[in-house]
Amino acid sequence: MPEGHIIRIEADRQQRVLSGKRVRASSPQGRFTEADVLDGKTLRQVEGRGKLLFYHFPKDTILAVHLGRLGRFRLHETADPPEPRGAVRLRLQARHATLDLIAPITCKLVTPEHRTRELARLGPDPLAPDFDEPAARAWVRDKVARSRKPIGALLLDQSIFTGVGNIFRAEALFRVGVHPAVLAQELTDGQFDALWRDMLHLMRVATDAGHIVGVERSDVDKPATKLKRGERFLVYHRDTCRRCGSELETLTLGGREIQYCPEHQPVPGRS
DNA sequence: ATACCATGAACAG
DNA sequence: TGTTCCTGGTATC
Repeated sequence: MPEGHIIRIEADRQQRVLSGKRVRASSPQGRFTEADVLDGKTLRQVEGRGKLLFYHFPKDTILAVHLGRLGRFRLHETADPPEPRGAVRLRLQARHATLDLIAPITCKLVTPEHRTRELARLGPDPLAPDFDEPAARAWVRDKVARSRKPIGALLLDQSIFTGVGNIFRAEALFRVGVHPAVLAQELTDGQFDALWRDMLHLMRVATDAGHIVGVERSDVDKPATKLKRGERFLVYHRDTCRRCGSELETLTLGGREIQYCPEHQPVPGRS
């Protein structure tokens, strides 16, 4: 489910609804055995960064959550939540809202030092409240210029492009016309500039919309809000190019498949 | 670089 | 019932 926009949306919403509230903590599924440590404590802050979430409780008690590939939340904004449905790893229940966490790859208590180390592994998160765009841009530009990896692989590296996932990667590279196998260090300033700006744009749009939207108004005949999931993308998981009809090609980079258009994204070394 | 693995639910047929 | 799914850690050459 999640790239960085989902984490931003969830962190903000949960912070709004649950922070400052005393919570009952339980693991209806039973696999989070430390729920009792949190039970009865006040949730001070929900912190989201990249694809990580930290839940701060008093006395340096910190819950770390990573949704992984399958994880999701259900937030019931009611005083009378439904019975847990399915494999609810953790339920945090406040007086007027209840949060269910399902299928996270990580859900564990950590020390402040652990949190600090985890955060230190991340680059600047474009969706974080304290994002410093000029500084981040210069820092990432430098990393990209020094990397010998293909840009398609680098875009999934959370220590550089924090919060970017497989859809953002495919859509942004198509939108700026860069072949995913182009070596990062060979990107021109113009290409980096376009990619950087478009990635920020896509991430912000996704955060506002609640899902990633790769198409522009000119690509579709319906309002973006009416698009089904499969209609929102220009290349991700598609067979043909939305703009020229070409057969899309698929490459595995950074351990994941990416579709690209051979017409719009020229092979490196050719033009 | 690449394979394998762990986390469940939603949706199509 | 089968298939897909917006991840990343660990293990292996």
